[in-house]
Amino acid sequence: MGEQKKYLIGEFSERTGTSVRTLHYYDEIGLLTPEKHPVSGHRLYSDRDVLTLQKIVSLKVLGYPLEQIADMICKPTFDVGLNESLYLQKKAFEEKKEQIEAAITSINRVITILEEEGEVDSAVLMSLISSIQTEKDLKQWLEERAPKEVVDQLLNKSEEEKLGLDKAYVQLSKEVKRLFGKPFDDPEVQKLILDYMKATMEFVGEEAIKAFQQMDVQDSEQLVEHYPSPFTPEEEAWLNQAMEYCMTHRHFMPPEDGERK
Amino acid sequence: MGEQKKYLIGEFSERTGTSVRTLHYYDEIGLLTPEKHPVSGHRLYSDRDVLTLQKIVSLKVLGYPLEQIADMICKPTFDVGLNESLYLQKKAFEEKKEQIEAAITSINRVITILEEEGEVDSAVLMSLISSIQTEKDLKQWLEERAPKEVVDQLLNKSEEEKLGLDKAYVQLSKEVKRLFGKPFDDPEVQKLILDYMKATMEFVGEEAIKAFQQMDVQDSEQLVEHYPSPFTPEEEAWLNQAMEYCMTHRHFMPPEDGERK
DNA sequence: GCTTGCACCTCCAGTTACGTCAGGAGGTAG
DNA sequence: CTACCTCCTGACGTAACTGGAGGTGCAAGC
Repeated sequence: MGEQKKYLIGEFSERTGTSVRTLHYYDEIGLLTPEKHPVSGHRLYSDRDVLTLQKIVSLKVLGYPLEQIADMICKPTFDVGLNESLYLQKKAFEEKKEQIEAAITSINRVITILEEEGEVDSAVLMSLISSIQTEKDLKQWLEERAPKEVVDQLLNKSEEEKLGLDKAYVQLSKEVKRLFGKPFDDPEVQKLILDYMKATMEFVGEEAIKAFQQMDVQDSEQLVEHYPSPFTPEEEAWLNQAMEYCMTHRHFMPPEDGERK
Repeated sequence: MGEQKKYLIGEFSERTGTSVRTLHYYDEIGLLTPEKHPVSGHRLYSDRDVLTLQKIVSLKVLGYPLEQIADMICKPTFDVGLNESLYLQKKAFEEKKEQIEAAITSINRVITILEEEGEVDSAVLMSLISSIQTEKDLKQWLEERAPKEVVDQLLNKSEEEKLGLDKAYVQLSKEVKRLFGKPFDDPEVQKLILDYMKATMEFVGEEAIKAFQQMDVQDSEQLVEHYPSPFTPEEEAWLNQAMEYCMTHRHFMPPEDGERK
């Protein structure tokens, strides 16, 4: 009557879906220590061990490390005192989830761009990814120092709009890299600069530009650091000079600060 | 003119937000190997290194391991050939996301239960978590061998319904553990059994019960393994005997298979 | 001239939760 | 008798770092 069914490790492993090695490990760290056959030394798992293992895997999915689990499985009940740590686990999971969602968004946009373009400069693609990743931070940063409607206009774009911007961004960067080093009065360079500024205008919008011009220097320096540039310092210098040239020779609407970092 | 600004590791670390230790590590594994000052041995990072590091972190968020990243950063452009691996990364991320979502659901339900009950037997809580975790598997399993409307009725419950079921489940399990060992003709035990069966009926629904009775034995054995029981084998045996007693003495609607495993 | 502090260096070890051998024991089937 | 199966222990490998010990070079303060 008192004979309870015992399982060898292989059987137990199959019943519970936990690998033999994992069971060895749990025994080793004292998390689940089954009886041992006195002569053969084989581990003998009981039905109680099934329950304990269930506890272990359940607590594992809640995000607890094995060391903490070892403390928890002793107690026969759980009480509200646990909620404090549960909230922490939840917060950690939610952060991870956001990261994963950002990663999926990045991947989707990169896939689309690559399909449309075929081949893209790696630095351009990487700066695109960075901007997607930091979009949330950027939004928060902006909300602290710009009017809400400006932020909304800047960041709440539809999917197609975003795709269009991605494409425009890639195209323009490609042009910059193609024309890099040419003289500023080259008509192609002139066109590039005009396109570049037009795209920036369209993207940013008028109110936003005004808002940025009212920011202090420190803030706008921080702003450009949010957008990692896909250009080498040389390309960047060339681009700035070309813009300056263009503006002085065309009397193109001058932003009060010619420098782009 | 050719003098490019170089950064010491501390400065570089602050500019890029990557820890000094990580930069050491990337140097060690040959991922980002800056110039070194010939006498002091200090690492000297250039502006190009900024771009490289940007690539590294961007590829890292896409889920690539550092070893692969090392191969990728050599190439100046990326092309559609990358999409194949990007789809894989995406799928992996989506799986992780689902796991995390299941974990968050579990945590939420556990928090609610603990708040309402104050204290809950750990085995009961753990089996609840297991059932939440395996809900997706269970659904798939059921869809392969039961009519769709049965599955829907069983699993597509509203949030409140789920909460109510959780509570009922906890309450009944508590009762089982409290009354365990008492004689079967005890009025409390009788009431427990009736409640237990009524709750099961309500939860499962009539059609579902009929559907289950038509299943073959193998399948229904697999089914109970999907729901890990929160009871010890002794409690389980007692409960089964109590149910049998109750049915024979009350002529309560008898399921063709008295055993609950 | 000596000490203190700082930023940097290298080398070694530890982390999590296992996976993957290697070598050996005991029992059974052909 | 050998092959095979399941079990054992023990040791090393993994990814992407983090941490600490112990040492160097340099500038400032006493």
